[in-house]
Formats: sequence, C-alpha cells, structure tokens
Amino acid sequence: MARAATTSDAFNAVAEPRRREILSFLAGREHPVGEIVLSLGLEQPSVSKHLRVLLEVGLVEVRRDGRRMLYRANPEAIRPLHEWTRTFERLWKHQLLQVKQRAEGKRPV
Amino acid sequence: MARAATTSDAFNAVAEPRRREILSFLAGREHPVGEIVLSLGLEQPSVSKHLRVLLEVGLVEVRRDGRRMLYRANPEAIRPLHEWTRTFERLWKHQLLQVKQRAEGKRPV
DNA sequence: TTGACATATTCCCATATGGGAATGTAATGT
DNA sequence: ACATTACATTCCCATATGGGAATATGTCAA
Repeated sequence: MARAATTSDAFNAVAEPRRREILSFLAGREHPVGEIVLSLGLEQPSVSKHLRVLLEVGLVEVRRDGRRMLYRANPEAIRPLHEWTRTFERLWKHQLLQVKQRAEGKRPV
Repeated sequence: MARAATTSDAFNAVAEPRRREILSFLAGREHPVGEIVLSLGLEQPSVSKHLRVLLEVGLVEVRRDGRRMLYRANPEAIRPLHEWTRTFERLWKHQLLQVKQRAEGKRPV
C-alpha cells in the first residue's frame, strides 16, 4: 500500500502547509479563489486543487456568487484534530512542571 | 514537487493513522517495540519504520534497555498541532451557537 | 563462540502526490 | 453570438510512500 490519500481525512488534508495557510486565510470570512491566489502567491490551478482536497474532507464549504466561488472554512471539521491533540495536553503540562521543578532544584515525584 | 516527506514535520508524521495509534499507546509510559507490535497487531518491521519517522520529527524518544528499545511519546512535540487547531476554536464555538439559536427559533445576529 | 532474542534496515513495488502547462467550463457584459 | 473573466480539470512527471519479504545489527546467555 502507498501513503493514504490526502482526501482520506482532515489529518492528511492539513499535512500540506499550503492547505493550512489557505484554511487560516479562510478562517472568519469567505473569500473568492482569486483573493487566495493573490494572498498566498500560488498559481491559480494549484489553489483550486488544494481547495478541492479541503472540500472533499469537509474542511471548507463553497457557494457561487456570479462567476466567483466563495470559499469559507468549516471549523467544525477541525475539531477532531483538536480533540486528538488535546489528549496529550495533560502530559506536556506534566512535562513542563518537571522541567520547572528540576530548575528549582526540587526532587521529582 | 511530490508530497512533502512524512518526516518533514509533526503534521505530516501524524497524518498516518498507525502512527497516531502508536503515539497514543506510548502516551504516559514507555514501551518496548514488541509490546507495540502485540498491541497494534502490525508487523515488527512496520512498527520500527513508523517509530523511525516519529523519532525524526521528535514525537517520540528512545532509550536502550538491554536488547530492548524503550520508546515514549514526547508530548511537547504535539503542542504546535494543538496550538494551530486551537486558532479555530473560537470559530466552531460561534458556529455551534448559531446552530443552537436557529434551533431555538431566534434570529441570527 | 554460538545461538537466541529484539529490533533495525534494505529491497521491491503499486500508488498517490503537487507543481507546471495547457485546456475546459460556467457566468457576465456588450 | 462573442469576448472576457473566474475557476476547474487534465496531462505529465519526479518523488516519497507503506507494506511484504528478506536480511542485518546489536545484546545477552551459556
């Protein structure tokens, strides 16, 4: 088997840095494709292809406005990512505490 | 250019589902490779290869114990993921609020 | 040293990728 | 109808992938 498709889930989709940039750009308000192209300095076909991936995994939504396509982020689709990373939150807080205690010359528990 | 290497950063490394399972298994305490193999039901070479990727991006750490290698998760390396997803938290909360208000028959702001 | 155990590495391969270039398609204005 | 605008899709290609199979490496015990 080769690597999983970028469209298989949100984790694979946001592995690509440009797609994260696009998502951040689309956070808060909708934008036409042309603005994404100008903002990120990518080729238009490249942006369209990235948007297709994001759309397939539900990370963005579209609506047509005349000849323009207005994309906006669907933050709900990012929650699973957030929740998964959050399961490690307790651990890194504990890790930081240990570093701090070591710096203060205290003995670890 | 082809897809970015899985070892290019934590985002790419955790795109692979098995690597997320391995990380979750290693959360909290260290384990030898053999236990990961038994726990996840993968082939040993496969696990070793995944661990190599996780190690290269700093998501796990190792120490030798006799002939065994004890791996443990390095939760600090997951924080950037958590922080990035967190930038969308305000948005999905707002989104949920709208859904709720719509269900209650209120007019959106 | 030899053998067993635990893990790592290498080789092979079907597959998906992202970028570039070119082309296709839908909507608008005249 | 036609040209223009705004996007989307297709084709090509170098590259990295994950799994399977086989092999190599390192450590311990006798």
